[in-house]
Amino acid sequence: MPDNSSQRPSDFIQEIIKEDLETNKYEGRVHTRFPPEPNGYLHIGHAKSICLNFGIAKKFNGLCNLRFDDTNPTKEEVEYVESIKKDVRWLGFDWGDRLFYASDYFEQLYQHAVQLIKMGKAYVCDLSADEIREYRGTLTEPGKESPNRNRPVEENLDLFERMRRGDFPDGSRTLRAKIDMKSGNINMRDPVMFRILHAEHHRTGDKWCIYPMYDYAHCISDSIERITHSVCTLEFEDHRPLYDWFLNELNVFHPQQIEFARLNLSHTIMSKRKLLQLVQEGHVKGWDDPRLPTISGLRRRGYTPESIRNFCERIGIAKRDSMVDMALLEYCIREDLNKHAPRVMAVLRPLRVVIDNYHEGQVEELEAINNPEDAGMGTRKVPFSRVLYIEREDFREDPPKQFFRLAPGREVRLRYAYYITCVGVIKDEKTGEVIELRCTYDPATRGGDSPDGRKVKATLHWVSASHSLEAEVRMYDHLFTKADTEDEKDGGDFKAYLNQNSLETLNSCRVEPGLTNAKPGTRYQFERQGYFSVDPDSSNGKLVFNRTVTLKDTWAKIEKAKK
RNA sequence: AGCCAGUUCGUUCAAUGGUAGGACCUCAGACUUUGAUUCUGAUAAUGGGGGUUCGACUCCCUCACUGGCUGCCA
Repeated sequence: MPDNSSQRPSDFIQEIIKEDLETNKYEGRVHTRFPPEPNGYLHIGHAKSICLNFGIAKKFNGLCNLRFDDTNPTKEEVEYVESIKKDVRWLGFDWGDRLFYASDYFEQLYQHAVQLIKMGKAYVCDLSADEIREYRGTLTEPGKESPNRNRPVEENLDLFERMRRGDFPDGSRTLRAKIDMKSGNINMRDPVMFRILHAEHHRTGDKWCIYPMYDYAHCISDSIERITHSVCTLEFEDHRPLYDWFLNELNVFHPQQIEFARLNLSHTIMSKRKLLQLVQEGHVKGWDDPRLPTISGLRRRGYTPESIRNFCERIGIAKRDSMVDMALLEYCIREDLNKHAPRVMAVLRPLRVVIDNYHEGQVEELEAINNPEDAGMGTRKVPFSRVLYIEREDFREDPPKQFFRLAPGREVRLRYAYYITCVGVIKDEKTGEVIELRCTYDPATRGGDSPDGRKVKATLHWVSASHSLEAEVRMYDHLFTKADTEDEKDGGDFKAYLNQNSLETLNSCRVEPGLTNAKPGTRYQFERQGYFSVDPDSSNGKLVFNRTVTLKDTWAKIEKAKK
């Protein structure tokens, strides 16, 4: 686990824990848990919770469990269990031997329910789902009591046992807690504890046909694991009285539930339901599509665990709803990659350049620095020859005032190579498109410095045409055009804000030859372009890169401002 | 309409009765063989109204606004 806990800023949850430690509320123990439901892939919002829970445990010398909240067999799958374990591990956290499942506790949950029935605090209800809804009342009107509410204990016991045995069809009965149908908090209006579901569970198979509800299962699972601080998101605030009710009635170990605001990120979605929809309807290529804020998507995109942890630390923990700007996440990955990613030259949209006064057939190996931020990363050789490629956007036949890259008659530097001057522009006769540049080089500027001290305003990246490798590069942009995708006020659903240009695939990119054996997952900075990582779609002959994030681009900003 | 929570720079997190601060964003400048990085600087906030107090972002009242809650989902 990363040890950056010492300078970690404090938040209201840590304040509560510090106080509990001082008053010895839990014998000095701190024990948290991360309790995902295995019904989807983890996303950056989960990362916030993971960093919080594991981070707290680390900071206070406690423990953090990984517990799958698998009480709904109709939605949960092993595929999700495996992906979640992988993602938590990848993020850098370790649950040791404490991998649990709510389904481990089904028998205890059943026995505690029997106990509540015996106490007269729970009853079997024969109302249908529709009737329960009707009896529940509304936000402003109190509910009505179920006709079965005062069923004798013996009858409840018998019925509940038969529910377990499978005597009744799905939905025909439920076990309910007997609390208060008039409560202003609807969660307290005799909530369902168990429902009948003849469904195959990914772990218990067909052993059970009744399954506990979240509110009932979660507090008891926490109690069984002797969790001290049960941290969850704000929408469970209304459920806390119920969490406390079950534990109080059962008189068992009582963790305290603390709620914090979930993460919202601009230009994306965090809802599992919507994520699933994008995947299933093919708006993205899968759960690990690099445009998605899923952990697997971010991983494929090229994000590092370190950068995500850092991000989670910077956004902080609070109780008010907020929307973090995607720019902060991007800042975090640039910060990390700037220090660690080797630099390399890649031309995304090639423009052919012929150096007229460079000997045909001659090749020089020029030395390039792998990372100016880290001399320890050394240098490499890149081949230079008569025919090169430069970036199309680095040349303008008619340059605007602030454009100081290559133009007819102008001299610029090719990084680590020579000064070159544009002496000719060759166009396609039919389309007028510039297809080749003729340049001359100054042999005295080898390496990129001119002995006479004359300056050039621009340094361009380049590759040697014959030595460079062809590559596919996938350029990603925000998945949504609107920062707040939840804002559906103007009638549209969130998909109306989908960015039609969130993926642009470039097929004839040229990268320097040193990349020939680059392994999937390797991250590079393409100089002057951004950070890119090798996609698993790469095969022997064909490299595929994902653009993780662009470099900050002042020139792009200037151009945009002019429009 | 009922219950619960919340409201501080554009964004986000602090300030726990005593000088409203950090980060991101934005802007300007310096440096630069990446229009990158780095460095320097700037802009910029306590929802409204009462009250308590020598003193209120902080405590109280009230209004407004925002979010959550009427699954046999979690």
